[in-house]
Amino acid sequence: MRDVAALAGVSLKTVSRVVNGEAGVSEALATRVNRAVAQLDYRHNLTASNLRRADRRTGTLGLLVEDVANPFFADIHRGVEDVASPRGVAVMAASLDRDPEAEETLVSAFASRRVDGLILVPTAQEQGYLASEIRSALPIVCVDRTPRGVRVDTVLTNNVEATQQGVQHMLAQGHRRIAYIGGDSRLSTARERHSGFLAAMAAEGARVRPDWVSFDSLTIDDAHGEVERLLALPDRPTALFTAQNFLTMGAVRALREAGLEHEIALVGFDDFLMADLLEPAVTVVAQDAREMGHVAAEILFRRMDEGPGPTTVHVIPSRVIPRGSGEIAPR
Amino acid sequence: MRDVAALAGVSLKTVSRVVNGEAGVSEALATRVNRAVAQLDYRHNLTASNLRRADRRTGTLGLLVEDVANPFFADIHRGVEDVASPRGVAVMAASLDRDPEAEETLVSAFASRRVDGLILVPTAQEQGYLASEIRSALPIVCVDRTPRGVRVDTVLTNNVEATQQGVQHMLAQGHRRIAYIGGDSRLSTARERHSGFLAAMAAEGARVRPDWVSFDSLTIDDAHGEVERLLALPDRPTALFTAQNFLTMGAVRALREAGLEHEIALVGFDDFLMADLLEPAVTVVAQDAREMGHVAAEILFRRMDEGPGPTTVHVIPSRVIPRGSGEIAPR
DNA sequence: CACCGCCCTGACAACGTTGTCGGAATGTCT
DNA sequence: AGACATTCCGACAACGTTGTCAGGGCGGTG
Repeated sequence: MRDVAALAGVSLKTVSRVVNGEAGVSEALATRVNRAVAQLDYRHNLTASNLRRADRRTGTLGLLVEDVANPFFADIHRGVEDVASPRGVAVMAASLDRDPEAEETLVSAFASRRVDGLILVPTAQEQGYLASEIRSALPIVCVDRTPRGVRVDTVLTNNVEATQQGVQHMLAQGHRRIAYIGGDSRLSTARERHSGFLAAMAAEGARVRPDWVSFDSLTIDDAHGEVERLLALPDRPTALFTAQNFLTMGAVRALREAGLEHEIALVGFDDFLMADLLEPAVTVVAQDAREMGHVAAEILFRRMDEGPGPTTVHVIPSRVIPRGSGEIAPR
Repeated sequence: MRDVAALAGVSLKTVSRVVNGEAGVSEALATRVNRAVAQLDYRHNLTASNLRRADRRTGTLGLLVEDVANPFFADIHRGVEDVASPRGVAVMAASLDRDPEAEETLVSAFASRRVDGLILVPTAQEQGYLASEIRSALPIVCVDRTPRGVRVDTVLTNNVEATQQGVQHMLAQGHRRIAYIGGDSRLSTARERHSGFLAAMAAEGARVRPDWVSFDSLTIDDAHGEVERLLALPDRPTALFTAQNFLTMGAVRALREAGLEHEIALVGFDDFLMADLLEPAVTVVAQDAREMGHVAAEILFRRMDEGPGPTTVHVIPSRVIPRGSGEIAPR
């Protein structure tokens, strides 16, 4: 910048004014400065600018999800970007991989980089560590999972109700022998979906068989193994509910291998690409992940602009998409 | 930091030393400083630190892809993160959506934020604008597509050869009437895959029918429409090659709707989730996107550590995965 | 006891930028 | 011609941190 000023024969401050598009610089000087900028490959240093600036905004926000490569979280990411990008805000994204320590470490890393705000999919048991960030006025929004031990704005699906609808969908076909395959039981989503399952079963007076309810399947293979186990039981279920996208995929594979995909009903939580082209097509309870990202980012920007206030919980609607697998009647 | 120094009764510099874990601070002082840090919710400001520091590293890198929600690019993203994260480097990701102006704007935005390096999936016709970044010694690696008008390290699939193998796979079953559905023809990948198609056909003396070769299908729906058109021809192909993940999905849908999924062979470029569970399962030429991200990031870090040098092109192997749809024989 | 060397610590300037304020030049009005 | 407003520009300090260097205290040595 010093070089630019020298070449254009003006002061540092004038270069600053031109670079920032401030008013009050004559046409002639502005073009002279711009020419010097181009000639010297000068690039405005946003980090230094931010240091001195009054509003102290870095134009950057942090996004912490379980895995940026998981389609559900990738959609959330894209939703956040859709809102951030037009405002000139860059998104730093990171994957936590269910590691509670990574969560704290990365929040800290982003805070040190002075992100303007943070969007977090909680994975640790407890988010009390966020208290110090909140005290230092860092706006934070949680998505998908309810944080514990701290009050922040949150964007959620109504997991209880959504699961209830999905299970009810099979109950309505006459199924009573329904198995449930759940994800990481330490997560609020897994617990809520399990409650939804129990509520739906109770509402119809259907018996919940403990050996047909499992937790902590994390991968396609876990769910595949779990469904294999269920299908090998002498007395097996007539329907399955899988509580997460990868689990549904594992169940599809296991049913297919057993040749039972047209015998046993299946409803899964989360939509996924190709679900409609499988045979049978897979009935799902779909969340709108991208919309969740949109809303989370909008809430975050509002907080950044308007400062603290009472925290809100925003519920994004979900819906059952009947495609075939969920409409198989019990024998 | 001033407050911390005051509370601990030391100088600024000593706080700096403790925060950075520098040697040469007595045990007693260090604990006193750390206590003050905790008490005041002090958070080290990496942006200011970076400004003053000698190496001038922000511990941040920029990643520009077509769409962070596209599974192929999401995998690249994850691959980059796998390498960056253990080094304490954060990844800023952004989607270009095939917009050439966005490419230049976002490169500029990241450069202003002083990222330590840039990983780019080129989407503009021409990357000459990178010259000024290269002059200012910003390490850049391109992935997936060959940049034009500039020399930078690049990580690629051998698209010609990979496509050739995929098409050859169908030629080997006796197919001669093969249609080709290509993506955005302005991209190097699309052009190379087309060449691979032509080369494979030529090698077997198969005739290439111009009306069976199309370009610029961008979405699932585009490819779906294109395949519908092909199937409606009085004289239709016996096999299809689709040059990109979404195009394959569109073709699967169209074939299914026409009831021809077991009549017409299909091989697609890019693997995708559930490809193995479709009926028939889809034969693909698979790229290892995550590995591409790994390699790109490793090359970038090497450049950052070792400075400029002759640029390299790294080719990531791909392979044909036969699953059924590609092994359908011509009638 | 004088001297040397080592270990800690702090004062100061600087990184690249912008907020503040004051001053020069020009134009307008009486 | 003088008073005043307006426009444009630059000097200076400051943002939060670290590199440099010098100095104080302390133990060991001749």
